[in-house]
Amino acid sequence: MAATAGVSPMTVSRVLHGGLNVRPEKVALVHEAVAALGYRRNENARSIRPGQRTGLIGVVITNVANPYYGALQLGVEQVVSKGGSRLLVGTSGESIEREQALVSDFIGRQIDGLIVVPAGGETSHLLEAQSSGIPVVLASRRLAGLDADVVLVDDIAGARLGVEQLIAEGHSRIAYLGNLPSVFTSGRRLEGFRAAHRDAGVPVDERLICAGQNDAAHARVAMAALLDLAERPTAVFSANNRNTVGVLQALADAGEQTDIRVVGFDNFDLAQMVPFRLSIIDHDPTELGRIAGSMIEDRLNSRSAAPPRLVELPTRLIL
Amino acid sequence: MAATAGVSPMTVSRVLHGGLNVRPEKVALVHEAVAALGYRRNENARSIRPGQRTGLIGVVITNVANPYYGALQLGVEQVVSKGGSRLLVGTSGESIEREQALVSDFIGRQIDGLIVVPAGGETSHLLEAQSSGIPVVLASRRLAGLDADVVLVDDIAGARLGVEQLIAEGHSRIAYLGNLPSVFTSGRRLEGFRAAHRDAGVPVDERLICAGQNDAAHARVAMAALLDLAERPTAVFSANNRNTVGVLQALADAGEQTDIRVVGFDNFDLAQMVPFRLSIIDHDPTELGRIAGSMIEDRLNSRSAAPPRLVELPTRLIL
DNA sequence: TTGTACGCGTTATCAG
DNA sequence: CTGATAACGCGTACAA
Repeated sequence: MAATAGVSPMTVSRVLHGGLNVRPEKVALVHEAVAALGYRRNENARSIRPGQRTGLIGVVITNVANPYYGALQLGVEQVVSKGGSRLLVGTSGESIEREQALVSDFIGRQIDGLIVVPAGGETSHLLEAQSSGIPVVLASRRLAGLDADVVLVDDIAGARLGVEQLIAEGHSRIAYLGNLPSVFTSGRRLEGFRAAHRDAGVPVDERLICAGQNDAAHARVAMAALLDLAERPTAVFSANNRNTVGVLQALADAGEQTDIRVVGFDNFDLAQMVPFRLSIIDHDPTELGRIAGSMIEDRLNSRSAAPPRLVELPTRLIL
Repeated sequence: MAATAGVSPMTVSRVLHGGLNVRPEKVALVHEAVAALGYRRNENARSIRPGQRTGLIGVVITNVANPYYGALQLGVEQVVSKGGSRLLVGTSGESIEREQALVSDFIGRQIDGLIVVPAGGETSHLLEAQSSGIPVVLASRRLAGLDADVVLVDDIAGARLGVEQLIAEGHSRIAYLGNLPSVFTSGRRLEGFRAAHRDAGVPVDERLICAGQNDAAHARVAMAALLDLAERPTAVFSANNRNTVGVLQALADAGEQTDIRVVGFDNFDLAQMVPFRLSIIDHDPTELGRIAGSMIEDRLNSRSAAPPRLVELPTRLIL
């Protein structure tokens, strides 16, 4: 390349950095050679120099095909792409081993920052990232034993909002469907579910708590079982979009015009249109991604070690 | 690192590659130092050597928040992660400029392969990638003037399938809603729409063709306008999931039990549940992603320059 | 204004 | 079995 332009590599470098203190003729010469060869600076070579950033942000989510995580990824990109950073994205599928492998690999690729929706309680790999000087942001889920910025949906208040509505409507036998309580968001949403009952003095029937469905198919089965109970629930609180889909499928399966009331966490297209009495706890995953992205940028742009930040995004009830 | 282990960098390298031809004691020494320092090979430094791969696959899609592209991304990852490759993902938002910027950046990062859902007719940046020796795969949309592997949904046959069904049911005034025909998939789906009419000898009323809605909000407005026509359509063919959502919203807005029949391209959760007579042209975007990923792998694993491959994925009608 | 020397972290090659 | 050397592409520091 330098040869084609007839100058030294150093001059090429200078031109590509803005051409300060380079004779205009040589600038032109370099630009010609660049155009002729389709030359492009090797960003990887560039970044091996200590102190140089790669402009790579690692993003580890549990499932891109779930539109909520897709929206999250989009939000992160919107923010960090302004500064020219790119996204290295991996899907853990709720597997801690896979999450660890991804993080480990990302560290080796010298990412500038890491955004994770953690699959479990394991922190070792994230601590390792931090000790490599990589700022870590936890998105959607918090983790004990890790000093990192966190951005969450206000799950507890959201679940509370939904269940309070059901109780206000006169329901007292309310079922819960969600993922395992060990999954951070699910645990918190169940907590909000219980808190609303407690505050209203309504007892929780533990037989109506179905926690452990990670996809719509399992939720459908669980909901069908609830419908078979002698003492059916009169309302259902579903803790996430996958479970809501399963619940609605089971209601449709049941055929008879079930008058079961449903409140579901997470919005989705056409939620207002399903032929059941469904309300939604809505929130904004893209905004969550944007905040995660700007948390990373803030850490990168300030040398000072401010204490970890915690942001909880509001929810709203769509009747 | 080499210093901590008390060996040469070369020995470290050998151990990290499997430790062949290294005395066991030294292997242990290196492993200790690795554990102590949390040492990790710098993949970027590693890849500056000519002929070395980065293990990065560039993926440029139009919108991650659309679950179809999320699923596509997932499919790519499923395939290439087996070989240890990672995804560098960017969203073009249907902007050619942004697509070009992303591709250009990705080339600078020495990606091994590039998978693109092209936003427009521009090929220059993709030709540049190819001339850098990077295999390019077009996903979902084909591009004239580019010799690259392509994986598509069989849009024409799919649209035909849907419209044939409507005609078989006796409809002759069928509206079309979709994106601009200049968008590859939309053009093909409109083509299938017309072909089905032609074959059945049913004339197309051009006033019922609404091509240009890129999101649900615009589709909703367009559908509302169709409902206001003196001679209403009796059925609607919607060319993608965004338009289908808008169509259904407009039908719901209309309130009165509209007996308009709808067929929509692209499946979505709860499609069978909406309170309208809706059928779906279903296909598998994750599989599309998997095929795109394996096309890249095939190119990387074979030195020979086989002619470009074209795969069209089947669709099926869900009544 | 331009070029030389050196170093970043890694590995192929070859010498020992 | 092990290490020294060189080279990858780029940028800082310095020299000319």
